[in-house]
Amino acid sequence: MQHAGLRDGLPAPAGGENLLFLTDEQIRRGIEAMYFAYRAFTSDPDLILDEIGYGRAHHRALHFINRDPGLTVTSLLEVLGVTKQSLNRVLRALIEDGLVDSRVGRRDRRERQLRLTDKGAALERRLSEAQRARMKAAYRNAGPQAVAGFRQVLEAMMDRDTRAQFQSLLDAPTAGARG
Amino acid sequence: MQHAGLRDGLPAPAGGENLLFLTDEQIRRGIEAMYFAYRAFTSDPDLILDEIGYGRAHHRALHFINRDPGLTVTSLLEVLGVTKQSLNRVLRALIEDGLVDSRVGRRDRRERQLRLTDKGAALERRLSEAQRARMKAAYRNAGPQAVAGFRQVLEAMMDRDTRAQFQSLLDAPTAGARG
DNA sequence: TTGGAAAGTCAACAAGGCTGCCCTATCGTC
DNA sequence: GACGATAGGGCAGCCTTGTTGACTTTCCAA
Repeated sequence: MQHAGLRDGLPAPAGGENLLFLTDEQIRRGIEAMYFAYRAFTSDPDLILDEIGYGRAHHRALHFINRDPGLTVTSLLEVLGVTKQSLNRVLRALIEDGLVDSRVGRRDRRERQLRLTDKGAALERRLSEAQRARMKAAYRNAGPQAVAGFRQVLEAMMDRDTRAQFQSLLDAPTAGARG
Repeated sequence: MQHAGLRDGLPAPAGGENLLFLTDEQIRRGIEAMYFAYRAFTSDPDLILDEIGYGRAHHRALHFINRDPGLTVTSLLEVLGVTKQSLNRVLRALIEDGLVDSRVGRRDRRERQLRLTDKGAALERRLSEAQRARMKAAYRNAGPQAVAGFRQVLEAMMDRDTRAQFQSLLDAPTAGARG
């Protein structure tokens, strides 16, 4: 359907701008694409997690701890946007199972600095490789220009605060205030 | 960080192709962007759903029933990719609350054809408007070319079957086998 | 020394996935 | 007309992962 958006009978607006990509129909497709793609996006790691009795929440914790070793529980809470109680359950399992190392902060001994153990890093790698394989295939298939657009739209969709956080992580992946 | 991907010290591959967009670092950012954007994407309708004691599952059912009035329970199950029992709980609530109308199929009386009532359509509109507002803003912000790339990558990320289903819906939104 | 932040714990609850099993109504076919 | 397959509904019980609320312990800093 090359002429999507014409169903409402509106001609292209004056001024030379082609705003057909903003029609309800196009937006609806974007919404559905987002839903279907996200489902696929999580499905590969989910299979692995199922095997070992973990869930997505464990994966997320492993991911962000891996990306930023030594981050505190509070920082992790902020990134994940969940409650302390909810994270705690997951974190406790990971620590008890020897995947995450929680050590008392040097600067502030109330804080816990989180790191992956070798075992945790191995699982994280396994999970993220499954996820990356799909993402990489999609990237390769779509090409660099499409990928740029993909990232642009996703960033524009985030909440202001999240986007700021996300973008700040681009330039300094490991440079938090955590020594 | 314009030079992302150079951290592994690899030069651009020979052959003139610039594959820097396929580095682990770029892929990782795509993964995180997907996570953060999806969270934002669901947050607006979630607020409304919370008010009235519904969840995302109700929203999804309303969305797909609205898009394809008269679809059967089995079709909806296939689109959503959940079990009958899981959907049933949600569907029962929607029918009891007078948002969805379930009538016996004419062609096959075993089937139930699902439609939104006026009340259901009103809620669906309210929910999808909240979601569309964000998506539309992101689209406008990123521009048509970025949106094309966005859709391209999302589609490439889907499972084969889902993508086929998704694409078939483009040309014939209401043309199922359901007379 | 004292207030408050950080971290952790326990309890209870809800949404929404899942499996397993059973039931009815209906359809198509032998 | 009987029988198997299909569509759908319902019940029980499980899990993960989110939530509130209340409480304690630890520890830094004023």
